[in-house]
Amino acid sequence: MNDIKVAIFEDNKHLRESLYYLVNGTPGFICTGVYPDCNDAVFQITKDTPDVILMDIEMPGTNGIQAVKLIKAKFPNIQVLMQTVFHDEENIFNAICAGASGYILKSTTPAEFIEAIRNVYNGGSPMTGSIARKVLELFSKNIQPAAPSDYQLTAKEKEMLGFMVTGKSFKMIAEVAGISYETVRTHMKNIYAKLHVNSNTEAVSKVLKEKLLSFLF
Amino acid sequence: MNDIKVAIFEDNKHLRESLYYLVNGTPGFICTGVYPDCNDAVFQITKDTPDVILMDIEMPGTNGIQAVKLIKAKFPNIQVLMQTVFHDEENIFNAICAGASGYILKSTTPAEFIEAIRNVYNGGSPMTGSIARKVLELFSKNIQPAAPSDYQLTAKEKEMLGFMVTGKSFKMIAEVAGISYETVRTHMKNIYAKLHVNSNTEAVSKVLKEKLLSFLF
DNA sequence: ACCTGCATCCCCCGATTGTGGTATTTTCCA
DNA sequence: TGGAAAATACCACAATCGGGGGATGCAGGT
Repeated sequence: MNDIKVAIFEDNKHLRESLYYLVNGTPGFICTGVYPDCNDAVFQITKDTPDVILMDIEMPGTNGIQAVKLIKAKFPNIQVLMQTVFHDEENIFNAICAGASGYILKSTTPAEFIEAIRNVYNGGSPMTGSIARKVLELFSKNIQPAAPSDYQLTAKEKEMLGFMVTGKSFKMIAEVAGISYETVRTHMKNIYAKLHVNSNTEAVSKVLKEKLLSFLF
Repeated sequence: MNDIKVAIFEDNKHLRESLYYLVNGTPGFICTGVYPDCNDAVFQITKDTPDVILMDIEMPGTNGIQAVKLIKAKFPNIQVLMQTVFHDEENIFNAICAGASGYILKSTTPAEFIEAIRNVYNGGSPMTGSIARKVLELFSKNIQPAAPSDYQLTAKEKEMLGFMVTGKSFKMIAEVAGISYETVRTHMKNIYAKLHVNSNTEAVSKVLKEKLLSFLF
């Protein structure tokens, strides 16, 4: 079996060199190149012909995500492992769309790091549980767009929610609905129980994501 | 911090007992119940009130996937970790659609096992790289062009909004984002100004209606 | 007549949010 | 290298929300 060839794109000098020594110091792996930016990524990859690319998501010049797009367009068989900081959801999403295969945190231990490279080389998509959760949530929404979920909301409760998603406070709802503030609160309490939520934002979010109020669309 | 309460559904007697002793023998974990089938799962869960459920996918009687559907419908906050012997794609996808949060193999080591329970309890979705890859592939097929309108929100502000639409309080956001409560409040103030809103529900509503956060869709 | 679900209203109290400030450090770009 | 933008953090005070009660009236069905 040949060594797994790895190219590294990472702007932080210290981390870049650490990774270089880690990869080259591990039997079965060889680092074909380390680069502080990906302005010439395609050229360098043509030269290096790596199997796996380690790509920092945030870099000066061409950013990691743009680079992944270019790379995957030209070398669809190269596996790209993104390195990211915690909870950068938007970037993770964009990286997925760009064609990256794995996502690891910069805080990953050396052993896990090597294992992630091996995993992505073998066709897996290593990622942390927290990132996987985000992906699953997106996934299940796209798969079942029209959830037949019904929460047994009464007409009045739906009316309350309708006002809620316009950003009205309980007090404002009471005025426009012509009922007392306390009644609005009672309705909201019942709604929260039925929707299994415990805040106004969560309720609004659920209503919009699951399209619980047909009249809103 | 309280112990993580775990319920186990597993038809294999030997494995079931091994898991029981593993969970109960680990500090910070307590097994509230072990069951050889899930014919009365909802009743048992009502009684046990576990935080995490370990569910074998293949079982006599009600199978694991049907059980997950019932459980998640009634207890959406309980995290379900599926177990199986094989990388059975079909079952994995069905389980995910049913609402399971993580997916592990029975060949998992005890240490990884405990770690997976902890991970799923903390809101992650532990899974192997190969499973993650399948999910990503399906996901990348359903991508849509991102929305154009933008309010000059910074990355951090988008991150805050992302947490906001999940219903998190400022305090919770501060924890998961690793910044102080007051900083979260400062970000929110800036967000409100940029979006021209003046409440959390209005902000969430605007984000969802105008699809301001691409990673949410 | 009784029960159940729904809508209505009220109280209390602690937690959270909205709004107005100020201020330091980090990052990035001209 | 200086300045702008962003991220960080804190204070104070009023307003609102969340969760826990309890209570009344009204309609519909048994």
